[in-house]
Amino acid sequence: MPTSIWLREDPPAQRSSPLSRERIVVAAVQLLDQLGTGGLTMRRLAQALDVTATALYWHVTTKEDVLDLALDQIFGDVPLPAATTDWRNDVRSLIRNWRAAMLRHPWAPNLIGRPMLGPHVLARTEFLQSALSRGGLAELELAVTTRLLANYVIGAALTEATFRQAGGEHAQARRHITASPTAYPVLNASGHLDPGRWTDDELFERGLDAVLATISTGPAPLTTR
Amino acid sequence: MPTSIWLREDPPAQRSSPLSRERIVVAAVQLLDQLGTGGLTMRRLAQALDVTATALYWHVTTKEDVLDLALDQIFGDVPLPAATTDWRNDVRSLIRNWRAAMLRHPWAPNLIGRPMLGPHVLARTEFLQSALSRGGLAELELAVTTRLLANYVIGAALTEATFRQAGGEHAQARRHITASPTAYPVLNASGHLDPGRWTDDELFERGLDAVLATISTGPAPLTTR
DNA sequence: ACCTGAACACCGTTCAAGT
DNA sequence: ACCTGAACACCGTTCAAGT
Repeated sequence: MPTSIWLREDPPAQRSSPLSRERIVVAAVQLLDQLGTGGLTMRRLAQALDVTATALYWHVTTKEDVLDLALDQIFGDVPLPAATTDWRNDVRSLIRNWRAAMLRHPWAPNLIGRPMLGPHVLARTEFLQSALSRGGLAELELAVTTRLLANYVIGAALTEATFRQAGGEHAQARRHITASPTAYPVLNASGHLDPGRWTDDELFERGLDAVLATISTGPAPLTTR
Repeated sequence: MPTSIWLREDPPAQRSSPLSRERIVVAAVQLLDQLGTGGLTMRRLAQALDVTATALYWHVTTKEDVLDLALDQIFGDVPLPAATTDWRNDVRSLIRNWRAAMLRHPWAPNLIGRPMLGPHVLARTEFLQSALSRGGLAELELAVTTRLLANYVIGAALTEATFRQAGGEHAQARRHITASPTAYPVLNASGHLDPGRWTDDELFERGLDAVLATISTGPAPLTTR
């Protein structure tokens, strides 16, 4: 009995489109969203693209390369706000949606051990410095404020994403605190790590307010120490 | 010829001391310092302790466990500053040596995808909130300022450690900027990423000044938005 | 109680070979 | 130019077995 009849020649596998750097990055982000940092594997990435793992290395030099690209990518997905005449508000919008972009991909802050120097990130920095210089900042003041704001968002996104991923560890630490009132008097009084007390959004916005209030308009220098 | 004579029974291998959680953590930090995040392997860690890789699992449940312990450990190595009557200066000292602790172990910021809730970190937070409350902060204000400062150090340490590790990528991004004066007019004018312009220490200290200046002493609320 | 040895199911990456 | 297959040198972790 010739079995060849039953061997349906499946339509030539329809390798949907040719492999490309861009398709790889998109698939990588998708995989990271689903499985987290530990879930991204060259083999799994290849599988998602219907290709051998080794094929990826034609388009990409290394796995680190993929991670760099994925990290920059998520900032490309969130458009820059439109610049207005209110520079202070421009700064606020940018910083807000910067944080939002990272929290939408909770693996992103974890990856920020890698230099954030991709074009999308640079475009954001350009926007930020442009708004700040419209606010009258220049030279050292400009550099300091840029770093302050950038470090604040990065730190905030990292902290918040971490807390969201960590399951019971949060609550466990809280119990550790309440169990040792002598070691942590102030933390107990202030309700540190008490989840119901304040929201992340609230704390972030108020902190941003404080930083923005810092910025002296006009020629006055930063407070000297 | 009896060879047994020549088989010097080497002194019983002197497994220097019994294996323990603590010894594991110390060895882990050492390995991380030498080889970076990617260099820490359960097998290598075991080898450094003169033990089989599988032996580690008696004292530790998982590799993640080791990483958590190592991260908290480095904050135990840097003592808390002595509290003085100048609360503002106490805050400054704490934040400064917090950053220093992380920069001394450049792999640390990379690991801060893990929740920083170890006892050493909590002790630092207690110190911080204590100083701030002596400065008159409470409730929301206290929570906001705590987060603001913590996120700032974390972001700063992460950014700086990253830049130090990244070899040519820094310079490469700088060239990308200078090559596109139309896309990055402000970044070019401000000399962004120009290494010689300002030092990390300088930028960090001035940013800290700005944040500290934010803190209203007395009953006055934070600037409302 | 503490450690070893062998084994399992993975990794990232290289390289010759195919088309 | 682009992709496959086989192979190399690793991983983290489990589990029975030794002492």
